[in-house]
Amino acid sequence: MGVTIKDVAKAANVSPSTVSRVVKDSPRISQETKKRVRQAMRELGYHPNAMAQSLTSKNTGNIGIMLPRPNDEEFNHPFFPEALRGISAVLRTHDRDILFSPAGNEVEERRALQRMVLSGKVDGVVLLSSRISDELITWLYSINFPFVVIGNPRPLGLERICWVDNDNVEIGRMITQYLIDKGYEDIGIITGDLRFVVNIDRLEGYKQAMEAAGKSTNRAYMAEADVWEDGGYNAMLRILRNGKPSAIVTVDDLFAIGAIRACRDRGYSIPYDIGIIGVNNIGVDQYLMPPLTSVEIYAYELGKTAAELLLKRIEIGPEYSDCVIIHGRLVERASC
Amino acid sequence: MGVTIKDVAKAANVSPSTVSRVVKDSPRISQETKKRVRQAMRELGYHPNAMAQSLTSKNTGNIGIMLPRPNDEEFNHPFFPEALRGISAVLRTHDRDILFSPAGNEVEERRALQRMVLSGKVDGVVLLSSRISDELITWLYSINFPFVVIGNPRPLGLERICWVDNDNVEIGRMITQYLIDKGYEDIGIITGDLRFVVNIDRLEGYKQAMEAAGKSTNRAYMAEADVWEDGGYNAMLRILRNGKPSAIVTVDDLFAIGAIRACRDRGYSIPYDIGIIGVNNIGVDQYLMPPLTSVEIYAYELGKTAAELLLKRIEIGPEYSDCVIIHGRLVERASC
DNA sequence: TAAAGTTATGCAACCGTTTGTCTTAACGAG
DNA sequence: CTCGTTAAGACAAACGGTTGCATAACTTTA
Repeated sequence: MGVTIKDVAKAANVSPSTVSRVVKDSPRISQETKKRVRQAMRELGYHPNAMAQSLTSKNTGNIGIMLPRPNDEEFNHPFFPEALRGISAVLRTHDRDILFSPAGNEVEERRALQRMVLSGKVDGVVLLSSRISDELITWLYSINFPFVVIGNPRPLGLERICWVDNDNVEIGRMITQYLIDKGYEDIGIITGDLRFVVNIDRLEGYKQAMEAAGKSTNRAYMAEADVWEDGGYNAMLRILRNGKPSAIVTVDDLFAIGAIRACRDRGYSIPYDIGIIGVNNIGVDQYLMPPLTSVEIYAYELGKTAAELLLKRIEIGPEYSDCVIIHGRLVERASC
Repeated sequence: MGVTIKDVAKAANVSPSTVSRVVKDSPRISQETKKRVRQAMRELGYHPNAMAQSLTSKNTGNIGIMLPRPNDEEFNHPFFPEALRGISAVLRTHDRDILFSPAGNEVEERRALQRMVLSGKVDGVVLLSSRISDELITWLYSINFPFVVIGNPRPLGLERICWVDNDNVEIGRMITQYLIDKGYEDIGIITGDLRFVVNIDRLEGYKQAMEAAGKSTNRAYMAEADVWEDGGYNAMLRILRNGKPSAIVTVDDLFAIGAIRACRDRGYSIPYDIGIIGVNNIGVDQYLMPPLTSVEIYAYELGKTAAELLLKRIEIGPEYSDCVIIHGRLVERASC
């Protein structure tokens, strides 16, 4: 398929190295020559071979993205595309592409990341959502490879990691407090998989708010949900078998949506019998009945910031690291 | 960062070519030697450099994905991740990665695709959703590059294109007919951007069904919506300014969700005053009030099939082409 | 027992760029 | 007029693999 740098060189009557330097607009080449070479490039339809470039220059222009969960689950959550959108927005202005290695489970995922990194297909990696004591993080850290985490890498004792996250403890506290302020008495919670820091944190915030209000948390009203709507539905059902809380904090709108349906199936009306609050402020929230009160977490910003940190880390080197916290904003609607 | 093929060769006391052949498990190498070389690879932690491999072997292991719209819009539609999931599922079993070039508008998009392809970063491309007379398609076709379209490349007179799509005319007909059978009289339609074949087709199906039922289509009850919920909301409002249809076909659930809210804001109740039907059967449909009647379009299958076609096209060559139609299935719920 | 195959491996050229170093011509200064 | 600079390019050695061909050691076969 190809017109190469040599063809251009021949056509412009210069050496390949000159063409290469023209491509990178090196000051060592005179304006005249540049003009001539560019002309030749245009006429021949020359496009540098990215692989050859990467081979010598040692960078690929690719950023890897990992979704540390069985991908299938994450894909279907609106958070993912929204964060990706933020990442894209930044990468776009830096002419970088996104590389994404499909994996079906944790071990494939680990292998995929290793292949990506060790075979030199990417210059850096963004990890979406961190597990507790995430081994991917420790590995990348140990080989000193540029990466950034969307999510909090706690409790890893690793300084100098780049990450960006919401203050999820604060968010948990905020929504619980909101319910308390509204006068709800028995407040339960539906969390997600507690191996993920985000869920741990939001649960922690819930506990803190409850404690601060002098309320005891009731294990009967706490449930860990499986993925998304159905998970929320089932979790709510389990709670309702134990009694009737007056309100439920859910760590995710998708859980909330399922929970609302469970309540309704059991004959409870929202928000009158049971109040429900979610987190993430996904697109459909305002179209639900009742519209779901939630927390805007700025997934787009999260992605955007992550990309920015990563680019900086790549450019500056291992001595650079930074983390940023993005605060959530309560979006009041009618579900509690 | 690296241990190279030469290091392994030295350690195993063979030539680099032998190591290369061991990596590809060539039958020309004896079992003993293979064992020895593999041992050395393991001890040194060898990983072949993907860029160098691509440079000589002429293939990258990457499949490019293009979202032919301003990305931001497409990203936020549940169709995208679902199709991507199908694509991933196939690619995963073939050790291929997904490359994805962020673009903000049509010209960036075109440039991004060209760069991907001409610089040799991908072995093939999947185009999500086709425009009418899509120039990306004609270009890829003209340079004989492997690609597959999710969507119908009509009316391009190009034989030998690989594509996969729903039968969107049939879907349009089906949902309209369903409304007619339910006894609805004045049926309107909300379509999306009519530069996209999918919208053209669904509209066409609507018209066919109306005509077959001896109903005349009423332009006052037809509107072209901007993106998603808000688009559907505004389109519905426009229609309601012209009168009150008894039911509305929408070409997308997200439009339907917006339309429902618009009806409600104007004091109409669904499905009693106005019936609404959507297409895509997105996750939240069943959680809406009322649950939305829709059409399952099997986005996952669409993605999966597309990936399979593309892989075949890459393997077999330009003489291969195929297309597959995936039929939708009506999912009855309570919105009409 | 010599010619003809096999089998297992090495050699070296090549893939398309990049980049440090060398060359050459022109120029200004002393 | 000579010499040191500088500017603009050419040369060639990488980068890390792949692969067609040559080779050497062993079989077979007649």
